[in-house]
Amino acid sequence: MSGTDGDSPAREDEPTEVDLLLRVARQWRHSGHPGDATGQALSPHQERALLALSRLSRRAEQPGIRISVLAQHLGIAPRSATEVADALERAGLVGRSPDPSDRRAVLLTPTARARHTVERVQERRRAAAEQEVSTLSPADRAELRRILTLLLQG
Amino acid sequence: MSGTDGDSPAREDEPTEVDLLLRVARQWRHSGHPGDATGQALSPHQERALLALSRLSRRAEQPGIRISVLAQHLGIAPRSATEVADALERAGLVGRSPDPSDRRAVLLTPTARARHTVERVQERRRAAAEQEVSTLSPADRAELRRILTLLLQG
DNA sequence: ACAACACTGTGAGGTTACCTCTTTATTTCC
DNA sequence: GGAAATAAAGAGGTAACCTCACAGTGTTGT
Repeated sequence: MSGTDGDSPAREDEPTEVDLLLRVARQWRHSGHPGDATGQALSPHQERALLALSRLSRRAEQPGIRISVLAQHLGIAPRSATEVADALERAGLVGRSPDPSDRRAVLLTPTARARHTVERVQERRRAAAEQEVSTLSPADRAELRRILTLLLQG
Repeated sequence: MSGTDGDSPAREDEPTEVDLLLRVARQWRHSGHPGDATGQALSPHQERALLALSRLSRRAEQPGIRISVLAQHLGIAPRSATEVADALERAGLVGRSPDPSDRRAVLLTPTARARHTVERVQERRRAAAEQEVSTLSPADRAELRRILTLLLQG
């Protein structure tokens, strides 16, 4: 009854790559987020933002990161970056300070406490990610990483 | 301003596969959804549901699909499937009928009009998907598809 | 036969992660 | 010194989920 042959390019019933990827994304969305009982529970989104922030501020020699830059690096609208910055500030993980060179702008800087959180989060996420892709062979993992990177650039 | 890569020391700062995939997912989320001026604009989510529904009802010899089955196939909670079924019913694309063999259950059946919409949507999505992955070589596409499928099963 | 329990869909209400449009403060350009 | 651009935030909205509670059914044990 099946007779499904994956060779033909004109298949009509197969989900597209976009579909597949979106499904995996939903499956992974809450990955590495068991709800830390001892501390504050950052949402995945906030964690991602915090990681990006600390990565950026480590790389740049500037003391802080602008909201707009954060937005750009997260691939979201500036207004949405304001929101996640709010949350992180509320959690005491980033500080806002006016940019001395442009007083319209706000510079976000991870607090000392953030550095600790970052490491913990990073480890947890890395472990979770490890588990998600654990079914893949190392070669497949590398392939996946390579292709995804390619897609992000295109 | 930021050096893309290669200049940093060999520290394991790279984003995980999960991060990469989630970013691509966000990038693709609104793919193939230009807002049809002539007809009703189904959300990507609704489109996916409709496609799943029509695929399921074509495959099964049963006359309709249960809400719970739809939910399972979309990877969402039953309650959420109710919602998307509401939307599709409101759009006149599916009908609800009581399951004769179990009067608690509801069977969803694509309407005649749906079949047309499905084809149109399928084509549009496929074209959009095609464009998203157009930077990939055919081999890479196949790889991506294979790996994603693997991940969905694991 | 019928109570006890399990299951199906849905009402109610909440959350997350976004968005646009507008406003305010500032910089920049002429 | 204004006009236009820009950065962040206020206001308000949406999509796509979720849980919890509940009514109507089915299933089972005694």
